[in-house]
Amino acid sequence: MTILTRDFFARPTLTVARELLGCHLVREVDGQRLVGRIVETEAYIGPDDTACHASKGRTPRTEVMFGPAGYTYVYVIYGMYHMLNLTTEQVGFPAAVLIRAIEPLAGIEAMQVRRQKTNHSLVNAVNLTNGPGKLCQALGVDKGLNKWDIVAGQKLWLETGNNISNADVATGPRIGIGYAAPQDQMAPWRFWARGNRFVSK
DNA sequence: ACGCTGATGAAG
DNA sequence: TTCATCAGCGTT
Repeated sequence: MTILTRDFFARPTLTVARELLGCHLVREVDGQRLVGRIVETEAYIGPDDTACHASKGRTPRTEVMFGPAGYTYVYVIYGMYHMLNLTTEQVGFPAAVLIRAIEPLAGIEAMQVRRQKTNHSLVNAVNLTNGPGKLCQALGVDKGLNKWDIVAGQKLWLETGNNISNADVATGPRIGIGYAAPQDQMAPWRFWARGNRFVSK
């Protein structure tokens, strides 16, 4: 396995979102290694994409998206859940890929413990990481990991996995962006592994 | 179908 | 300083 470099992320966001499918998301925490295969992503692309937080301008929250590619953008939604995004493109062009679902590969019991802390009951493997908030719970990703350099190979990084062929990649509109302009709601900027049971509901 | 929950940023 | 808004989840 090879760690993905900054060059990988410093490309058009749709390309990065597509090619992240099949890659391994690796989290090292409390001496354990948690690994999941990315099966669902969404692209948020620049100042003209009204679904992208950065379209409102540069704020303390969105600042990291304006910087170099290969950093995390982690924020809280609905007061309780964290979202993990990876910055893309060039400095000054704000964009990122949201990781929406992963297929757990290693450290599943540790993921279950972390999910159980908030969920209060045992979570089966399918429901462990099949959503952007769920996977952050399972991997212990919170705002402490915001603006984290993901190409340094510490705490959180990405590795090449088994590529997913074009025939097995599906695309469609992004989830939960009803506030965005109609054309942005319609844009097919969500990518997922067709038929994979770990894709979000 | 609904309630939970608090960070965020814009308005005042 | 209030206020509306929200890239979701879990239970009903």
